[in-house]
Amino acid sequence: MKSQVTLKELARKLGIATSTVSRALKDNTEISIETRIRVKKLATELNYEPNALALSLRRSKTYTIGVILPELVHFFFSTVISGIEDVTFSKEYNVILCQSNESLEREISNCKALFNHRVDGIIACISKETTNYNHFIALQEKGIPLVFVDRENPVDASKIISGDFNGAYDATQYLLKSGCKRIIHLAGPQNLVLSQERMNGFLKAHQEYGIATDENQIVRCGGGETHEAFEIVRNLIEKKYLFDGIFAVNDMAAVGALKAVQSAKLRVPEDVSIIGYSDWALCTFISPPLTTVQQKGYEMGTKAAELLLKEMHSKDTFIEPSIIVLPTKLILRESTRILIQNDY
Amino acid sequence: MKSQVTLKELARKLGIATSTVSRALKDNTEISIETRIRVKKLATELNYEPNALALSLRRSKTYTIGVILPELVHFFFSTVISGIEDVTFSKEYNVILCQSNESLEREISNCKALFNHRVDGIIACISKETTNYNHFIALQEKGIPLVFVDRENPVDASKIISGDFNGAYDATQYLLKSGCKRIIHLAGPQNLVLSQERMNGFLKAHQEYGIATDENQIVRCGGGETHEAFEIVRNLIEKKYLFDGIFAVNDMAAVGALKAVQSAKLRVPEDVSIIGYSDWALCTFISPPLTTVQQKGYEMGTKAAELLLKEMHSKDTFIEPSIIVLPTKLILRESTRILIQNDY
DNA sequence: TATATTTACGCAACCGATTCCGTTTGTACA
DNA sequence: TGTACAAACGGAATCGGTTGCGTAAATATA
Repeated sequence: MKSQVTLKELARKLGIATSTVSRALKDNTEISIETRIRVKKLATELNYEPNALALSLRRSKTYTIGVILPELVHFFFSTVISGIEDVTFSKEYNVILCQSNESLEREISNCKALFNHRVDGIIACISKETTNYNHFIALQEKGIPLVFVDRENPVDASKIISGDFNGAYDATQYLLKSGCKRIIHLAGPQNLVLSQERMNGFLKAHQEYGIATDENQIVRCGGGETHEAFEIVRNLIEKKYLFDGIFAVNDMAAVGALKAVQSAKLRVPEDVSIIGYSDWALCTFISPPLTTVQQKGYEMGTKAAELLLKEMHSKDTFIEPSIIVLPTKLILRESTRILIQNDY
Repeated sequence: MKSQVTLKELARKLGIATSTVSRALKDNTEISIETRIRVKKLATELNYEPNALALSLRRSKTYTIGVILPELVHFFFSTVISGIEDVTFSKEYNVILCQSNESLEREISNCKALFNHRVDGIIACISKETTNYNHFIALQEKGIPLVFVDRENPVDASKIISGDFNGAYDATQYLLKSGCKRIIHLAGPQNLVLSQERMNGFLKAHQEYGIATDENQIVRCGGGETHEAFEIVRNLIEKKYLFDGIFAVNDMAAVGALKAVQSAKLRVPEDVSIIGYSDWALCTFISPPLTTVQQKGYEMGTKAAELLLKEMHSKDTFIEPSIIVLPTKLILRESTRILIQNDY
């Protein structure tokens, strides 16, 4: 690193005090116009840029927020971070981004690093491994505003969650309304709240429709990967277990199910309707295009950032946590039958 | 923010000097064992964590690197950042991540913010808009090590680039070897070097094979989106413009081409072979699965981070920039005919 | 002309750590 | 008993800024 251009440097070159330089640069009227001009001229000449570290230390405020997400390679999370960035950028905040890689150990390490950097606030989504929340509670105790996104958890903090229950409810309701008599739910890992919520929405829709369900309609689908769903659905078909609709916990599983159904010479959606969850890009590339539940990752990011900034700027020491449930949207494509929409 | 636990705080509580506390925490032998134990005990009790800002200011080193990428929502870039993070995390470096959103203005702003935070080094991929490089040159002049990834540019700095030329060459060669007589290239925006390189690789393969090409084989495909490619290829077919192979500038365009070919009742790969570029997830979801050129984003990230760290730790003031070209890999799937592989 | 007020700037403390140089106290040696 | 030396710790400068307060010189007012 070459010698930095500092206030002291400017002051020395001009033969005045650093405090004068500092004030001159901010157009303080206590400094004469001539001096201000001289200072600014030299500052631009030498390309002076204030040291953000020194500023942060002095102000005890970094204008930086920390973000901890499981994995950026997932489209959903990358839209969340885009939302966060767009809000913070416009407010002149910086973002330090950490990936936990779904590892609790790394998540704890991330929390520590962000605290050590004295970020003004943190937005986090817990990893799949996280069952202990002490590292987040420790942050709160140190007075750092905290907002969670997407995955629910028991920490008493503000949260922006996606309406998994409602999304699943809507999807299932659509299947029922469009004539499905027996729907299979490919369920996700039960330690994730979102899996439970989507299952509950599935059950609730049946209940409200007065249609009984039995446990055979809920099929655990491991991690919800394509190949897992493929095997499971092919198995069901081979065993002559009948169904005319599938609601999958995510799009990957839905694609696996779709392939299994097609490989058994059944038609989609004529014989079996299929709905996924998340609206990943792949939905429009497969044939037929997949009906799915859209989660608004970008909105989740913007809302989380706005909420965090609000809490950071609040004068109150105690803030009542807010829980915001973002609505989902059913995206109708060709893997489901058309429903004449009157009340939908 | 509640009152922070600082060295001064510890010193006050113990009735000793801050310098003693500082030394005790690092097991300096000039401090008596008893004092060291007392200090450490209180530090863990109060959950003391050193202020990274103060440390950075003191040391003139932040243990932080800055990363500027166009858009994280693209799978490729999200793998790049994963590679960077995995390397830096293991070396106890932090990452400040910025998205330029393909905007030059935002890229300039990002550079400034990263400099103001006095990051120890920067990894960047230029935006599509970038034609002026002064903001990067300014960073270099301030002595900040800089490594570029993916997109080529004229700045005299280290770069990790993907072998677009070779990737395109390999893909085209495969098409020719597997019997294609007339191949169309769906070309990308010509202001991007990668588009030019992929086109040049396409041409070079023909040349080495002794097969003449004419300008009608190169079809500009706008931004390389699916719908653009679809329209273009459908148009070619309607005009009875014959071809039996397509090499697309990216997977999106390849998918559009594939759909157009299929909608014209032509078979893939029997009538037309198709190869894309990037190996996005969608390649395996479409039917038939798409042969494509794999770019190693993760490796690009790790290599860039390793190179940057090496340059950061170098004692020399001047470092000869290194240009690393990462090999690509042709991933054979079912959108191309099978080639008996003897020399390939 | 003496006093009050304004103008324009400098001094020094502060943010939270590190580290170079003392200084005090105790012990060893002659 | 006087000197040398080590052990154990404190003081103060430093990193690069901001800011409250003090003050000299210039101007205004009585």
